[in-house]
Amino acid sequence: MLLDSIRTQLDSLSKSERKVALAVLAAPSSTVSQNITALAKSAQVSEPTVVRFCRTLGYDGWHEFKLKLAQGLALALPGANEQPAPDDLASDLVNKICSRSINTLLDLRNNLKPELVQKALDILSRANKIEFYGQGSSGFVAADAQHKFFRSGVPTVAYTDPAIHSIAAALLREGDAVVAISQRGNNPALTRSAKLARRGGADVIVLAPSGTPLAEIATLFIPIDLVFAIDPYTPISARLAYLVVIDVLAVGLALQRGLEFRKKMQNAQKALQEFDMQFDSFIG
Amino acid sequence: MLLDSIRTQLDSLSKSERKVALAVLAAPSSTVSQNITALAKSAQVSEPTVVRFCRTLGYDGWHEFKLKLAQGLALALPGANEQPAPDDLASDLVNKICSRSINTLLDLRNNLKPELVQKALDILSRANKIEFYGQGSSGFVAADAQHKFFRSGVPTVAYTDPAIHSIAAALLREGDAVVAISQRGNNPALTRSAKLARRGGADVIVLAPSGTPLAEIATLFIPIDLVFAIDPYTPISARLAYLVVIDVLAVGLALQRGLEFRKKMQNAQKALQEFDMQFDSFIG
DNA sequence: ATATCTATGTAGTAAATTTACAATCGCGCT
DNA sequence: AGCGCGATTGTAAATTTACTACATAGATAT
Repeated sequence: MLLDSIRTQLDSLSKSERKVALAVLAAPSSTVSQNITALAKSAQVSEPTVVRFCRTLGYDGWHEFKLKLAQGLALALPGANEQPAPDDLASDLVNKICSRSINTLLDLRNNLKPELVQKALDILSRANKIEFYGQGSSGFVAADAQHKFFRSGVPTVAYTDPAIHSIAAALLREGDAVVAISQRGNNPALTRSAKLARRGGADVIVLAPSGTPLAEIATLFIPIDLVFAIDPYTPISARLAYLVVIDVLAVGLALQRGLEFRKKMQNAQKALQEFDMQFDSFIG
Repeated sequence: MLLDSIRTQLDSLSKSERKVALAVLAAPSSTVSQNITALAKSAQVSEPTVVRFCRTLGYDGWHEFKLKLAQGLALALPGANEQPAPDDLASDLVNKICSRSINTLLDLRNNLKPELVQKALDILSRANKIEFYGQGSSGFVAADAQHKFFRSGVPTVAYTDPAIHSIAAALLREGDAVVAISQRGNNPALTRSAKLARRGGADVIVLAPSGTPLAEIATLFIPIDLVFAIDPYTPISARLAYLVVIDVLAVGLALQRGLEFRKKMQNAQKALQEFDMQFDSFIG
């Protein structure tokens, strides 16, 4: 992207133009919000020099350069470039948390193996019954999964209570499938339920970090390895990765099951809207 | 993204401003390369009207609007907005859904206004009582919020049932705060509850798309403008944005409330781990 | 050492955006 | 229907911003 191109061209620039380049590289995001005067000042050069700099890089002038920089920045991977104003808590927060979440998903995109997804879809599309198990934070993921699958026309169940899902697991048989979700992968109750499910002949798809007890038990293990938050203030962006994986499975299953389900689902959405309308006149 | 936010706000714009909106929607990419005069001409309005249009949308002026539009377009380009086709392999699924989610968050990072976050934090840190309301998909977000805030040492309540939250809202008084979450922004029951809460003197922070009924009622409105899924098969990546915003608020509040809370939270995490251990020996 | 070519800054110019103000339109009220 | 008021839009001036032309300083080579 643009910043890289500046870096490569650094040597071929004149002294003053290099000053401009360095100023831009030092604070790309504030560059886009500044005008040419401010940049000239922070680079300690004159304004025409900034214009010449833009031309040297191949742009028409400051305007075009700034626009392209803004676009590049919108796509840019975080961390490398920006340095948020340290005294501004809110903007710092927004930046850091968004960036971290984005990184998590970039990481997921690079590491999530499609063939595992395909296998999971195969299992799920064959299954008579699908159950999601998860506790704590992963309980929300399980509940979310149930909701998404339901909306995709696939009725499922989600259990978030250890006592309950161990009972449910004991009742499973061949042809059933469990999706066990754990962000730590070492939840003993969940592990136990997964074992029970397998004993009954059910398939167990595990979403968890590698090398964890749960991973061992799985029929199909989908590793989700992300830096786990050490600092308690770190947002739980890992959960986003799980949600996205669930999304992938829900959409994939819906696509695989074909058109009939698509229709079912549209009807469901329609029903919801109609309900809203009625509710409107009822309450409003 | 920005174009969608324009679309949703079309109704609330004045006649001339709507002309501008339509001109922008008709040719977004040429808009970014034009100046205000050209756009004014192609929309058949005067230049100040264009400026006013930008302001109405919440931007400082033409420059900022143009910049954000350029950024939005940059994000929209890289194929991430295509719908996953039925003949897609798993790898395409993974790619597309991840990419789309990433774009959603990139967009969020670009558009979430830190000053609004700061204001929200101010309100929340002053509040005696914090309640989250959300229905349907947003119900999960509300529940998630309650969970995160709880973990940050801030006890809150989440209501996901329309009948319940309207009762709860009626009981609120000055000094209390509600966070109303809606991905459509037009949920009548939620709107009603928000009104009730305000009537009682409580602050209402709204997370919803711009130009929606809920936005009107808010004490503090935090716009979340993202492509809303028309096709039911589109993954609900918009929800990720809401979750991240909640994350920002939870972490921000925890930071703002200071060290004592930080300790509380560490203790909570510790307690959880210890519980896991006990549970381990108990069940395993 | 000087001429020349390049690099940079100064000052002025042109353009574009924004503000202030005036005219117009539409709506409600008597 | 007529009148007044607020909102909406346009006009024209003001201000900010980017760019150009020119001058000067610095470097390089003869």
